[in-house]
Parts: sequence; structure tokens; C-alpha cells
Amino acid sequence: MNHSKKYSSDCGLNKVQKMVGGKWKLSLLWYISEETRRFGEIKRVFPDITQSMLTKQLRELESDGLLHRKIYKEVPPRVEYSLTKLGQRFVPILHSMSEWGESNLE
Amino acid sequence: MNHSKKYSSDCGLNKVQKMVGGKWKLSLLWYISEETRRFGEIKRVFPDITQSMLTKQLRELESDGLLHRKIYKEVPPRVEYSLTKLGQRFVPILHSMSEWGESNLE
DNA sequence: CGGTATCCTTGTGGATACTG
DNA sequence: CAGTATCCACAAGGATACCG
Repeated sequence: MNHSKKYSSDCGLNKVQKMVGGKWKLSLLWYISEETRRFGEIKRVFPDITQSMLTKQLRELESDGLLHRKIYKEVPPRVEYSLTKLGQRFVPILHSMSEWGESNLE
Repeated sequence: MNHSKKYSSDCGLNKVQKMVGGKWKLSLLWYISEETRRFGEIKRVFPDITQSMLTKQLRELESDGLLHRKIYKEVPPRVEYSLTKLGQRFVPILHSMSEWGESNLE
């Protein structure tokens, strides 16, 4: 990597920020990392996210390759979210961030 | 921590996001982590950030306790930014994120 | 050199109603 | 149950001009 790109918008760091920078994404990843979750389950645990927002953020995480979305063709419908390999490799970072954050709650 | 707060807006994870979620903050922290930097130096390395934006983001990082701002009462004025202890403890996370990001540039 | 002050644009998040 | 579709508010980001 040459120096002109070292801090540019296409470096790894900024890429990460774009992928997990959404208001709820870190928490969502954390929650889904614990185990596979259904949409309604997530919705219940995060009552402050509107349903449309939740769908949007989950879809963004999916299209960024962090989440897998599995649709069961049943009635009533059922959708489960789980981490991809990429998402799983992000979990340790998630833990570090949480720990760092907790350690300095004033 | 009780369950109702586990994923709430005041958990460590969301705190981290608020602190380093600004568009340029991760890169700024990285750059300043390498060594103490002068304002003009930062400005030159990040030509896409306007000066007012740069000041704003640096001040936010400062008031969140990540950066230290040292003013030398000289003419011409001189201001140096460096990481605080808290900021230094964030550097490993910064590295993990960068590595994770670089490892999946498509 | 290292800022402020002011104003403006955009992106992100959200409310609400409707649906296969 | 798990979504879409619209429309909207506001905060974050940015351009520009001036200053100690």
C-alpha cells in the first residue's frame, strides 16, 4: 500500500467503519453471535429499533457478508439470522470493543 | 448487568460506537497513534477533511478522553495531538479492525 | 498556524400504514 | 411473522469566509 492510500477512504479501517458503523449493528452482531436468531426474537430484544430499521440494518449486514439469512418456506413465515465465517471472525473484535467500553464507563 | 440493559444504548458496545463512530475518527486515531502529530501535519495527510471538520472530530476525540491536546504558546501557534492512556488501550482494537478489514477487500 | 462562525447539503435513522 | 413502501426529521458532515 502506498502512502497516499494509507489513510484514504478505501483502507481497511474505513471499510470496517462502513460495514459495522450503523447505529445498531454492533449490538445486533453481538446478539446474533450468541446463537442463530429469528427476526421476531431480535425485534423483541431491541424494542427501540423500529421494524423497518431492523430489516434495513440486517439486510445491510447481510449484503456486507457478515450475516446469513435463512428463509424457511413455512406458514407463518420464519427467517433466521446467523453469522457468516466473516462475521464470526469479527466477534473477537466485538468482545474487545465491549470490554474496552465497559472498562471506562465513568 | 441485567438482561434489559444487555443490549441497550448504554452498554459498552454502543458507547464505543459513539466515541469512535465519526467518519474520520478511526483513521485519525491510527495516524496519531504512530506518533504525536501537529494539527497542520494531520491536515496535510488527510486532504479530504476540511479544516473545520478536522477540528471538530479532534475535539470530540479529546472530550471523549481518547486524545490529549497540547498547546504551545508560541508565535506562530503550535498544537500537538497525542493518545491518552485510554486511547492507547484502543490501539490493539484498531489494529484488529484494520487487519480484519484488509483481509476481506474483495 | 490553527483555529471560529455561519450557512448549507446529505445521509441516517425513524414513524406510520400496508402486505404476502 | 416478517416483512415493504412512503414520507419525514434531524444530526452529521462540508463549504466558505474570517480571526488571534
